[in-house]
Amino acid sequence: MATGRTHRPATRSRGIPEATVARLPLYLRALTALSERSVPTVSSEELAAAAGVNSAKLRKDFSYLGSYGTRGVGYDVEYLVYQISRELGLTQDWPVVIVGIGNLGAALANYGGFASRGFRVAALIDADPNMAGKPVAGIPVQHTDELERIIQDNGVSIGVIATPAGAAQQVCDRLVAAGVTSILNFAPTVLSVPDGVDVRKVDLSIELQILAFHEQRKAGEEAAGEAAVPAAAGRGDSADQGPDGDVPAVMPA
Amino acid sequence: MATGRTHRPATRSRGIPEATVARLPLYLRALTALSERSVPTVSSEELAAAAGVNSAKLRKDFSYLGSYGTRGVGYDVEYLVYQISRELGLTQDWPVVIVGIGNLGAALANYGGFASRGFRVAALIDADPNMAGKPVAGIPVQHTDELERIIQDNGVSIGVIATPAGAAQQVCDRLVAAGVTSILNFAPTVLSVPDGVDVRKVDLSIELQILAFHEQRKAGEEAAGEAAVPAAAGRGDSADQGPDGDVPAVMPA
DNA sequence: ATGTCTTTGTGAACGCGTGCACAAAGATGG
DNA sequence: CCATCTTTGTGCACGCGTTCACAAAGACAT
Repeated sequence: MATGRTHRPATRSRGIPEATVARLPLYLRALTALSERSVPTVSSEELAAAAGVNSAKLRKDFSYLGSYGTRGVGYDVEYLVYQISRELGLTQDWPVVIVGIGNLGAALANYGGFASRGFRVAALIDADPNMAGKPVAGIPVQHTDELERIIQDNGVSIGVIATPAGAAQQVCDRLVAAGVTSILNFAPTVLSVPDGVDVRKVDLSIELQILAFHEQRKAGEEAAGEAAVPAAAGRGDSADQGPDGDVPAVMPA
Repeated sequence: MATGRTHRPATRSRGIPEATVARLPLYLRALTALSERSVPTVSSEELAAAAGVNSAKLRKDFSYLGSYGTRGVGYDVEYLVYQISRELGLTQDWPVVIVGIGNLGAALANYGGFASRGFRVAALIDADPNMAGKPVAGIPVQHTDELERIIQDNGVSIGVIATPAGAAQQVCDRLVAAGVTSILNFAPTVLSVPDGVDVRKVDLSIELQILAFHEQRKAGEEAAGEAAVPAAAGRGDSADQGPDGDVPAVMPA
């Protein structure tokens, strides 16, 4: 029985909608690209196009952060990059540990997108003793026994789980016990965590299954179309990326 | 779903909400686990717990598929596995190509979750001539030049892009031109595709940034709490974990 | 058969997110 | 300074998704 803690503080001051938060990194990426091209200002229309969203949505998103635009002109690129970075907490350094250095874990360790934005891979951890000491992406893998010490020594609050499904919950428990409060889970399992811990999951298999569903629907529609409806071309409902689109492939668990 | 084709008697499946579709793979996984343990039936409450969702939501989700439960008893596991598999299109074989066999591409090729559910890696494609012929996950890598032929020969309709950001749009265009209508994009770019093509994206960097946001919020709240708020009873409002619902607002400017 | 007990299926209310449309704000030119 | 033009910021309406709460449906015991 779920305790009805419908206790909403409702301190309406600075509540940024979750959907908006999920889009901020998108805007930030587009803005960074503009910044590198030394573009001084950008309109909501242009930036929205670059980020693949609706301009009204973008303006509303920014309105939650404050009024950083100039009417008749647009937004100052550099200033906006700074504001969004700050809002997302990217002006500080986030040490991250990756647990489970298999194919995926190694790929994550090598992934450039981590270091590029305030995230620093503080340690790689694996349960296989044979992996210990081996360098992956220039960082020596450490054994699971060291997990708690590593977390505490480095003040790690974000953990990435890339272990097999069977080990994920156990690893998760240890991470949480050691002080981690945010987890990015690549293992195909539902993790259960105490209140106050944030979990996001990325599941490749699920993404493919969702695609398969739409693919099947398209095929069925097409077949039905050939029998009854003329030319399905440009059907408005074919679930492309834009419309409902920004379902970010990841669900809070 | 922009077009309001509210007029379609349709036995079913015409209007399965996107949010429901995204949860079906989750249910399927939980059901498969039960099936392996030879559990004959399961209640909405139990299954919901296993899948990490609310039981009312689960029942409503299933109601879109039809009435497959028995009141007073629950759902027949095997039957439900079949129905969901069919709905998701997993009873057929989906050939998939992976383009970009770097660290991530190789990890995807080795990922077991693909083959396990009706997905078959039909080919691995990379632009590097040195990779050509090299086996990855037991499959020889082929050169990008072969892309169109491979797609057509194998009747591939689902493509996975794991290239660097710079190459993604070009690869995407070629995939689409060759007949691919569903794309899973791991490159950190917004892909633009014609109507009728489905794109889902998985972006590791974005996920981390979202976690960082919440992490920062937690830290700020905690600090503010120590300074002003008189210790709430056991901490009523910290974070979430459950449905993406909780967004306790409170942000220091 | 009848009553009781369990669990489903769903009507209805609610809240969040989206998109429209427009007034306000500021730039720019005369 | 005034007029005009561009673009932001947002009030509002709408639709989707979630949750509650309960009647209907079936199992099971007597």
